[in-house]
Amino acid sequence: MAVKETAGRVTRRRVRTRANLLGAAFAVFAAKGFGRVSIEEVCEAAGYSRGAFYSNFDSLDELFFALYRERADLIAEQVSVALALDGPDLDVPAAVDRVTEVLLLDREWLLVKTDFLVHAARDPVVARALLEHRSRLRRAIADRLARARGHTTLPAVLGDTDGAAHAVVAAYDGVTTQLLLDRDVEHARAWLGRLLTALLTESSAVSGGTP
Amino acid sequence: MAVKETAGRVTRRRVRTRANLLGAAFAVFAAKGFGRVSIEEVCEAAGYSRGAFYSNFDSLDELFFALYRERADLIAEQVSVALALDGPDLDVPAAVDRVTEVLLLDREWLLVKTDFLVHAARDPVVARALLEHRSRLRRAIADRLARARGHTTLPAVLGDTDGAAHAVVAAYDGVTTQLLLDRDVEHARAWLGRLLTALLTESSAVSGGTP
DNA sequence: CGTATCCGATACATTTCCGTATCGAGAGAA
DNA sequence: TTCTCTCGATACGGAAATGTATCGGATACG
Repeated sequence: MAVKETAGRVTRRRVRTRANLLGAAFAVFAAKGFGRVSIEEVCEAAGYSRGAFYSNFDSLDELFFALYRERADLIAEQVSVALALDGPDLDVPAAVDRVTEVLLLDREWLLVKTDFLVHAARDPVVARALLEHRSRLRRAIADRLARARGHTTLPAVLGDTDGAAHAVVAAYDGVTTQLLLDRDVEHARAWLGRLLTALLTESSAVSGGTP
Repeated sequence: MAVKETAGRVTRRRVRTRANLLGAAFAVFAAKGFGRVSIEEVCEAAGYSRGAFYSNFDSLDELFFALYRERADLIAEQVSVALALDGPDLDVPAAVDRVTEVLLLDREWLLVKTDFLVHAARDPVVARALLEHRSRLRRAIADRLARARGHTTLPAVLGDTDGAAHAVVAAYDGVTTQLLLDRDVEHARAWLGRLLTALLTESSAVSGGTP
């Protein structure tokens, strides 16, 4: 059992080891993809032996899951902060910029996240976890949009703010896919901005030309 | 060398074997994910021994690549047909329905495609191939949109028809991601329709309520 | 129908990875 | 500091997958 039920000594060293393993695993997963990584590789990257691994986790899947959870929570937190930043008025481009900074800038995270998606798509239990995470993000976005209502009007096609949030996430996912392939972050940011503008504003408040 | 340069005898049996291997591999990849599949599994599923595999392919990667190429071409073809179907007028909902039928209905294909994306995201050569495929689809869409110009006006934010096609693909990718997780095809189709409506029509030609 | 060639099955050697059992060193409590 | 318990390194057995080499039967072609 990796997750000790017994509240025995909490050993500071153990915490560090576990964190190191998770950190190294993140890098290795990002570099080679979850499916192509062995336990030994993770251990080597972290500077531990397999004994350490099995003392902390039951399987690579478990580690992967823990890793995702950790980072996802971090991201969700950062997104919430980025959304809450400006006042009651919603400065769409600015907010998009801030959120983008968190969501699109870390290519390693995008890679791991997509690996996790592939994993979740085949395992309903994992899928549930990922859906909940996405739902949390959507909620944060919907709240922000609701708070800005009256200042901006949303297109009716999308329904309520919740629907709009759904659309925002979809746009984000779409842009992410392209970004994973062409590795052009600036392009991705520009496109995300444009898509969100098209989706969230009633009609045309055109700004940029074709880049 | 799996791809024989020598134009020696073409052997009918070989063609069948190769096709069987590819077919079985598709099912196995869809079920377990590329990263979790061994050569032996593919052979067993196809009813061949490993000798047959190595006689036809050099590695699992090569088979995967060939498999993707084959199916992607098929899909691209079907999409083109679906887009070209109605007359010079573009019936957006109908076209979306037809294309959706091809693109969202086959869950196995979505799974394999996403596996391939994960693969491509880490290998520039593979990425190039995928980008070209996507570019072909975009072109088909852009052409269709251009052909319908004058009947429908596009929002200026997206730029030309090429930009609009880009947006369509992004919406499709976004909806796909969600679909992989919740497995709700109807929901996905509805959302794709709504997103495309929001993206492609100047403002509001509202149709449905909140489902 | 005969035959040269091709194809895929079988057997084998090798590598890689896994999971466990054991034990010494190191951390924490008194 | 000393003692106790935990943690992680090492060693071992075994399973699984890989790649190659060889061989008998199938296949195309005259």
